[in-house]
Amino acid sequence: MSSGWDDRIKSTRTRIEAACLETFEARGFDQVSVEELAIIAGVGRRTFFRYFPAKADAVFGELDDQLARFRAELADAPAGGDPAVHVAAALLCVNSYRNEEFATLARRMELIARVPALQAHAARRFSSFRQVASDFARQRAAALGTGSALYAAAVGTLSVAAVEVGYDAWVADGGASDPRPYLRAALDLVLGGLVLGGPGGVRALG
Amino acid sequence: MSSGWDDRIKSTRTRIEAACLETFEARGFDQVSVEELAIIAGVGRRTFFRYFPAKADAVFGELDDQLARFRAELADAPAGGDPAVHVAAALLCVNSYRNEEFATLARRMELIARVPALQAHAARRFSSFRQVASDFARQRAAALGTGSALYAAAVGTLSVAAVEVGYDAWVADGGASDPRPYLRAALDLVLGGLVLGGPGGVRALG
DNA sequence: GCGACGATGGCACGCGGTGTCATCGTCTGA
DNA sequence: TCAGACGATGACACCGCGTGCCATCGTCGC
Repeated sequence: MSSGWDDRIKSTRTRIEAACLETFEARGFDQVSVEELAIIAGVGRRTFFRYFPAKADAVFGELDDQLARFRAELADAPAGGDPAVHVAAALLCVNSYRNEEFATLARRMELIARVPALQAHAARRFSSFRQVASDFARQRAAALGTGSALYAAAVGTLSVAAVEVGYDAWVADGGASDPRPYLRAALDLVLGGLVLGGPGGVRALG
Repeated sequence: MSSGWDDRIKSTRTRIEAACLETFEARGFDQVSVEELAIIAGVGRRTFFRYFPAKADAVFGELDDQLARFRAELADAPAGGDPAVHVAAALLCVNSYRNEEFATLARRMELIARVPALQAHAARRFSSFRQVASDFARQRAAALGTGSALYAAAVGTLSVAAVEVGYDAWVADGGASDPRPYLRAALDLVLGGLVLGGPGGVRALG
């Protein structure tokens, strides 16, 4: 511990994250082993897994904080109004970042969008959001005397999916600006319906 | 090869699938190793991976056939009309099963819905459907002079997500009847919008 | 009867993820 | 100042998934 102490001002976790982001971009997620990542980050292999339960988790940020904020945001939503709209608003709120964070966020999201293994992992990581949103929608819809199990599940799954769509579009556009307009556009699409030219009718099929 | 020959009237692939379904339901996906599954199915471990590239793939049926049918269905879609509606119709068509298949399909879908590892795998397996649907939507929307990259991506991602929602609801209801009404309900939701009481307005947010 | 060929399975390897234990620096109380 | 507690670390061993390689065997055509 003689030299290298000042390097550790950046905590171990941050160092691992940075090493992963860098190396994944340069050589591809599947082409780098955890052993190598650990060496690059100056850490033992075992320590890597202490900070991130899976290799893929090093790319996803602090989702636990986000989930807590999401719950809180939904709990604070006014009693009236459409459940799906509340969920969309909460998702937008949770996905607020400072300008300095845009660049890193874009790198994360681009990796997630491009690497199949990370997309698969995203399904796991985002499932809690789906669950929370679905529970919220079920309760609120029941209070309004409407809704069904399918409706509640749809609100959770489709809203979260819309966020992913929004981020993909944001990344494809360079990911330099605030991503929220993209998320909002995707959420508006899921709230208002995919049918072109505005709400053409729920009976669009057949 | 003395005895056991008649058992092999069911092809190796089918035998492995059956063994997996059975054992996963009984003991849980993560609790059974491929080695054990191979023994149960009466094949070598190596043979298992020759038939299914991953342990999780034994639960998903013949998706390649479905994907081909999906492409064909979209190609045959009439020139006019809403792209998302065409996609929804094609998805419904591709998910047509005979009555005798309902039971097995329900068992598969229940496993997929309940096991996180299988949900994650579903994201990989269904990504080709997303891609095909998005490409279709992009081209058709461009031909209509409308649409955007985000719109096309949304059509693919959200439509496929709606199918998953529909299957979840179907499974939750027992999975005894035709699943298509559930898929149709979920697809109608994504086509017409999540906002309760019908299309209330695309500007629902804020 | 003899190669060709496809299906099979054994073997070894790399890698992801986990449990266990030893080590080391720091912090605290005597 | 020293002893012990505690958290962070890392070394090691282990299991399971997935893959490449090669030997084997049954079948088919010649």
